[in-house]
Amino acid sequence: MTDRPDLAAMLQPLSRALVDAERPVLDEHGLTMWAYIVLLHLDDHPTRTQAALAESIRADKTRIITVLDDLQDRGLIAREPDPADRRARLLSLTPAGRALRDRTQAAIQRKEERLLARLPAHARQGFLDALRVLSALPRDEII
Amino acid sequence: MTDRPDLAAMLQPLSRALVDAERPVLDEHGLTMWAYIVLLHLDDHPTRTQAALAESIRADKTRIITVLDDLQDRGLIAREPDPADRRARLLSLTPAGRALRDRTQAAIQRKEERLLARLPAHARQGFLDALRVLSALPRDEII
DNA sequence: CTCCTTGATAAGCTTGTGCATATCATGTGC
DNA sequence: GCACATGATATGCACAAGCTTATCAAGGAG
Repeated sequence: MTDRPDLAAMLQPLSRALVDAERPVLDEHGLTMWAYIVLLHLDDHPTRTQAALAESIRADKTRIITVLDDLQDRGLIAREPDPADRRARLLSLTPAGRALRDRTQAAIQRKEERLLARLPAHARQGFLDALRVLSALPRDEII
Repeated sequence: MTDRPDLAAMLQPLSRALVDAERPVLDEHGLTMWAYIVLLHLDDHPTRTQAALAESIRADKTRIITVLDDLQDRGLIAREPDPADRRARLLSLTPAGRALRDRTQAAIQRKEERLLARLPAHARQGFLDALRVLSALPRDEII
């Protein structure tokens, strides 16, 4: 084994610092972290039930409800009963939601690019490739 | 800007999953996450005051006290008044503390290696290089 | 139709943690 | 010597998050 610090010991402080750095951006756009995560996720993955959404973003299914209430009140998401199963609520981004998501993500990624710029090219590329691979792993395959 | 998910959106779940995966290992070794972080940090960075330790591991300086109490009771760290300033407590690992740290870290890194093995070589190297660079940045330079 | 399950929601409990305050011992500047 | 700052410690507040239970609506199996 090569001599290196623990992965988690490097990843955890880094992601904490990153989240801290992004909080002001989210504030400017009127989003909480959970709200932003919901917008991001709904854009990529159509989600049929709120419980499934909660599970896939690792949120508590009861706590996510007020977040969804708020997003819906502000016209950023739509939450309609599934005609096929009226217990479930079909979740989707509204155009306003998608626009806000895009603006917010652009601002966040602009900041992130400044961080990536500090990396040598090979590390930058490898870092992004590694993150993509590892992020795509199902949760129970992380070690 | 290349099209990619947010860094934080990839890093955060990954580091959360990693921490989850490591918790059983820590349990086996009788350490909490905070206790392990303290052991790791004391090994690398001699620390003169508890407040400085708390700051550098981003722990609350009042909350860290019970962690230190416990580590001291178990003979894993020494906490002696600084002869030059008897308000301060010089913190250091005992041999037992270092041994436990080493055993625990070896177990953790064995698991982490299995995760890294899933990455193509260039990504693995770039990932580790990037993490080293980014971890070395002072906190206020993270974006 | 009846029983059981599932989805959304509300409410409460508990834990972790960030933050503020207070106290006591010790140092330092004047 | 005295006022003030600093370090360790205890305590209490507030809030976020995970977990549990209960309720209601709706669906499915027998």
